Parts: sequence; C-alpha cells; structure tokens
Amino acid sequence: MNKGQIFTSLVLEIFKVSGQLNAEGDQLTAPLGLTSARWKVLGAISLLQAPQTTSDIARYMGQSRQATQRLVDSMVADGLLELVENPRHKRAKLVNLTAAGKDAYARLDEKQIPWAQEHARGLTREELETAFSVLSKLSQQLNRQG
Amino acid sequence: MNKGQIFTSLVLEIFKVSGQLNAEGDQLTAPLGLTSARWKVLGAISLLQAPQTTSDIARYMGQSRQATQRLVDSMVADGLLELVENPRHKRAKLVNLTAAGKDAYARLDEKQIPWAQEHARGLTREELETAFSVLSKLSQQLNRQG
DNA sequence: ATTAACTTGACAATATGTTGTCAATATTAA
DNA sequence: TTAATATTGACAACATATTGTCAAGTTAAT
Repeated sequence: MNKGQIFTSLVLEIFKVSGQLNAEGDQLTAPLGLTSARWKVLGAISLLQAPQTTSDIARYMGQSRQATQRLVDSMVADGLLELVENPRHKRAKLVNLTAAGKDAYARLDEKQIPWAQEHARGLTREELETAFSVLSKLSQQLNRQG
Repeated sequence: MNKGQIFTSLVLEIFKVSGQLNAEGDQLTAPLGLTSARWKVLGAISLLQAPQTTSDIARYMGQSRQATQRLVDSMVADGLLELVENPRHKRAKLVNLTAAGKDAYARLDEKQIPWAQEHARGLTREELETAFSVLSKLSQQLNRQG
C-alpha cells in the first residue's frame, strides 16, 4: 500500500468513527434532553470563553453558518442560550450560555471526562498525539482549498 | 494535558474533518451527479468484491441499515445499482453494481487517487498508519459498547 | 465620501443520518 | 419439530448537514 492508499483507508475510517461518535454523544446527552450537535455548540462557547456570533461558532466547529444558526435558534428557544447585543455589529448578536446552558454543559463534562479516559486507555499518548496532529493538518489542508 | 484531554481534542477534530471530507467528496462527485454518500456505497460494493445485502453494506459503512436502504433505493432508481435474487434470503436481495455504477466508480477513482496522494504528501507513512490504527481501534471500541 | 466587496441573518430546498415500529424471514435453542 | 430470538425490508418521524439566495450591515478600496 502506498501513502495515498493508506490515506484513503484513513478517510473511510474517519467517516465511520465520526458517525459512531455522534451516536455515542446522542446517547450520552439524551438523559439531559440534548444531542451531540447541541453539545458541540455549548462546548464551542465554553471553550472560547466568551459569547460569540453564530458565524464565529460555525467557523470554530468547521461547519456551515446556516447549520449552526438553526442549532442556536432552537437552543435559544429551549433556554440553553441567549442572544446579547453586539456593540460591533447591529444584526449579528452574540450568543451566550444561560445558567441552564452552563449547568447542562457542566453535567455533560462530568460524564465525558471518564468516558474519554476510558477510551484513551488502550492508546498511548504518542498515538493520540500523532492522530490528532494528522487530522489537524488535514483539516487545515481541506480548509485552504474549500 | 492528560490522555483523556488529548482524546477529547481528537474527537472534536474527527467531527470537523469528517464534515470537511464530506463537503469535499460532494464537490468531487457533483460533476457525475453523485454525492459523498452514494460514492461510499459504490465503494463498499466494489471493495467487498461481490454483491451484498443492504444490511451488509450498512455494517461495512458503520451506519444504520435504514440510511443505507434509502441510498440503495435511490441509486437503484438512478440505474447505478441493481437488485439480484439472494439464494440465502427470500426478501433480502443482493445489491450489485450496474455497468453505469461500475463506470461511475471507476471515474471517481481516477479523481480520488491523485487527490489522496496530494493530501498525503505532507504526512509521513508512519503518521498515516498511526492515525489509521488509532481510529480503527476506536471504531472497534465504540462498536462493542454501542 | 462613495462605491465595491465581504459578512451576516433569515429562509428555503434538499440530502443524509438517527431512532422507532411492524411484519416477513432466518436462525438458534429447547 | 417447535418456540424463542434475531435479522431484514419498509415506512415514518425527526435531527442535522449542505447549498443557494436575498437583504441588511460592515469593511475595504478608491
């Protein structure tokens, strides 16, 4: 197998694992009435440590502005997020976590940490770092070319 | 960062790259009137080197039987796939590539090979193999627990 | 300052995925 | 053999993603 063929195998595995992780996230979040997709939005705002515009969140998540917009809208309706005025843009409000949103994210973090540690158990630090590095480089390459 | 945290970063990167690859695949296949999802179905049957039931294809792709069923149905309608009798099961027909399906897959392969080689260029063989190995192990772990 | 180019929210169309359910078929166990 | 269990196709409900489009707002260029 040449490098291109290994790369192709990797791509197929990425698709498979991504679907499995989404299903896993859906189950992990279901008791809180959430989903993988909404969890990721909560995480984006938490990790960026400040209210963000929908477009910012979309860029951070690496997906379309429109997909993120719909998630944000429904999460505002559900009381997980709130829109606050943005001094830098009249229409593009900032998306912020409500108390309920922060609480939900904290509760999911409690579940996610032992979950991650358990799944990381069979892998070495070097393996995990290399895998992350490869995917990170790939993401940047795909970003440039669109 | 402990191993669990690296693992979590990897998970987020998998989500991002998966979306980017799907978008890339949609663009690559659009000139042929196809999509990433349909390409993967063609690939599954090609790589398994024999007609398969819809359930077999779903398992190979790591996604639900129902999602695969819909893809297969629409691809049959479009003449890319055909259903043939399955001597081992009265209802579960075998899904086979038509001439048009084989032709489309061959044409996509011609595009995909240089695409894969180009993206693999910035990565060493060892990096690619490790990344594949990590995701493969992860997929198996996620499969057990479901 | 005015214009051109870009960004953003809003809305729609469409594709793809999950889960749930039911009846038909196969497989396994007793 | 018969009964319990599992798999499969078919259909539906729903969540999530892409792309496309338009008008409002911002930024950059002249």
